[in-house]
Amino acid sequence: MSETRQYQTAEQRRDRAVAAVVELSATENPAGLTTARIARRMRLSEGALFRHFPNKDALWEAVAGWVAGQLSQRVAAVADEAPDPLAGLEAMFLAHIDFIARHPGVPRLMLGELQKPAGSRARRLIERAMGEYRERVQRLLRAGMEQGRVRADLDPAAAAVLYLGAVQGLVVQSLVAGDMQAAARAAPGVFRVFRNGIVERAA
Amino acid sequence: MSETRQYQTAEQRRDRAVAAVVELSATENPAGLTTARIARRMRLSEGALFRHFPNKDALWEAVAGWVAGQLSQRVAAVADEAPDPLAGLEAMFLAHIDFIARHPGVPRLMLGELQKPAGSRARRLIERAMGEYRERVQRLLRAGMEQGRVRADLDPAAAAVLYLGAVQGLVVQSLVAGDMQAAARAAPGVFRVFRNGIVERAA
DNA sequence: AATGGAAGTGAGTATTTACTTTCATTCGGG
DNA sequence: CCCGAATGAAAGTAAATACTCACTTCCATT
Repeated sequence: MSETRQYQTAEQRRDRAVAAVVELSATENPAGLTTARIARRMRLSEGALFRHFPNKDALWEAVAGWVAGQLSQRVAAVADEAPDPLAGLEAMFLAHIDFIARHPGVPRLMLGELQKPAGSRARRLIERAMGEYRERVQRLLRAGMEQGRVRADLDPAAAAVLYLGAVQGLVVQSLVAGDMQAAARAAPGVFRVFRNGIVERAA
Repeated sequence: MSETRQYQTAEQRRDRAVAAVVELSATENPAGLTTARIARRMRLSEGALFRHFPNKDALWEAVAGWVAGQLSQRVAAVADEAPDPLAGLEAMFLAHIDFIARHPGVPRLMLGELQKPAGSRARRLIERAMGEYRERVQRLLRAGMEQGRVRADLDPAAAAVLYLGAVQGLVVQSLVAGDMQAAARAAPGVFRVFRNGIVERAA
């Protein structure tokens, strides 16, 4: 009879819990988030939260999975439709920064995960996502070299580290400034300097 | 009579406490360090630790001060004796990575501080150190532009972000790999790509 | 040798926090 | 419409942790 259910399904609740964590992380230290705080944000009791996640680690794992999934999905989408490797790198870069600017809690969450002991499932998800990301950057760099648009003497591994560093540099600087929008504004300029470091100088 | 005192002075204890935190942070999440754990590492009772620091925050402040001091000191030393701006940038870069490779807990501590609320004294120390660091990089970049060795169309602010990002990229990649020595090995190659992005191409 | 202050100990304590338990309410299929 | 399962609230628990306190040990100075 009722148009809208009063109870939400378990999956909806899990999604909302992840969203709550991401939102709270925008203004608070994720490491300090308590289950009570997260539940309150969802307008749910603490006990009900534990009905949808067996324990707190499982919640963190869900959060890490969401972050990793969103990032690779968005990044893959723009990279695939770019006309050439350099344009692909730039599109990925801007998409990444745009995603973070929209969800300022994400970098804090990722940096927080990397502090945890190496074996944790949440951490492994983040590690894998970063690895795939770096692979993708290196593939584009090599493709650019084959097309003669990227310097032939480039070390793709080193350049990929610098590329990820460009993202992280923007993020950390904005974290310090407390303004993630600043990252989005500064991103094109930073990418331009990076690009200068890898392009084949016009003959 | 006694060659060595049995009790240490307050200052010695404070220094050793900071060292203990830095050492422990190399293998454990700094956010999870307890006062009991830190005291045990120093072979001291928890009560005695609190005789030298009024509270835990004061200990973190001392740690942040040590990190900030070490970094600016080492970096300033090598930058000042470099023959030209580009050499100075490279020397700073390598000195920074070398310091971190020697104290693998340092990046975790710094990233952890940046998660804390904006007002904390420890965090302000880190913020100031990073600000001075970026200023120094920008000064060198501008000096290089005046000498014609750095591209005239460079945006020094964007390049400084990329420079810091290069450091952070190396650090985060090594944090993921769990091997800070890797950062030291990869550093020269990464700096080379950065350098390509800023040098004036030979006429 | 006596003394007083600095350094140290070890056993608390109040609070926080992840997780549990108990019971009430709501949902959907037969 | 009824019953079992799913969802929820509220109160509780055991463990962890920052910090305190009463008391002891060391040692430089007089």
